[in-house]
Amino acid sequence: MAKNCNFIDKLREVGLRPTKQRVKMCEVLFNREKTFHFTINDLVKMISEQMNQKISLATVYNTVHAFEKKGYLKEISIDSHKSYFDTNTSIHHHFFDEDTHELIDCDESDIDPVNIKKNITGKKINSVEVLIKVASDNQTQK
Amino acid sequence: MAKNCNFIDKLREVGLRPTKQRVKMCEVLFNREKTFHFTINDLVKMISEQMNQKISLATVYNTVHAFEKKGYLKEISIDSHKSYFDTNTSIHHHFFDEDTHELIDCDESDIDPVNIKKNITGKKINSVEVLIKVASDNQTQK
DNA sequence: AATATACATTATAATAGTTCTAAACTATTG
DNA sequence: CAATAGTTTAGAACTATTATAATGTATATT
Repeated sequence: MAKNCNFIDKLREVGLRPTKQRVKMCEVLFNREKTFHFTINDLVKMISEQMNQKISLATVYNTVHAFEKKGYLKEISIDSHKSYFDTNTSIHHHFFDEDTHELIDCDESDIDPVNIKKNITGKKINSVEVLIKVASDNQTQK
Repeated sequence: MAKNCNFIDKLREVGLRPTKQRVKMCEVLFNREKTFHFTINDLVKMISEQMNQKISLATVYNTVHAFEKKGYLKEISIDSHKSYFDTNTSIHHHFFDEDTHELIDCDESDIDPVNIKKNITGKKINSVEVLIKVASDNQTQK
């Protein structure tokens, strides 16, 4: 599979050893059309289904964090109860569906650029991200 | 103390029994000039310092959640490792200082209104909030 | 290709934050 | 002032995450 070689090279490029587990995780995470959001638990399930061997929970945590540090993944804090990760590592906005707890990327064209007029003195702005909470039209909000 | 009577009435208004603990928490949380942000742990410490009696951790959790449900407090998800709460319950934006992990309210005048051009079909927008991550000017970002 | 070394993976233990439980307590109602 | 419905409490339980220490594996060196 040519794609695996790609992942091996990509891992090497950022200084991560291409172990079986890491390559498998790359396949699961990046070998797809669209970026997506997941929790560690989601990921463990997905990997277990796709691999014949089981993978250790600790490995998934370690590897996700390794990927995050190297810019392959981005952590999203929406819900304080669990960590979401995003394979879209660019600065971008989200819709959060309060009915389904689903996180949806916002197209750049869906929102006008945000204009910050005044910043904290002595600080540099690293990111500006918008979270739009939505819910069913007929339902009362939480 | 006249202010306590206020809190007793306010608790009653929303259907919460004005117990000793709840009134004390109101004093700690709302008897101040400016709104502020806290974690449950912060709050337990503050209450323990101000009361001669100790308060149960479970009570603080219960009461914070009761207050949240009644619109006295608002939960803020910035850091997936702990829950922050805000005594400013309006929809508003935040600066998050990545150096100190401090959460700072953004004045309405500091930011232009955010314009959402396209929403998820069949959903209603409940809130639009901006998070501006800042860090020391000279420091590299995480 | 065999070997040494540094890094990874694993199962499990430990920790931190939060929620649950059930008994004791207290504010409210009649 | 007794009944009752809701509250507080300590501690157990639970969940997500991180640490540990032994085993395994990728890589560089021979």
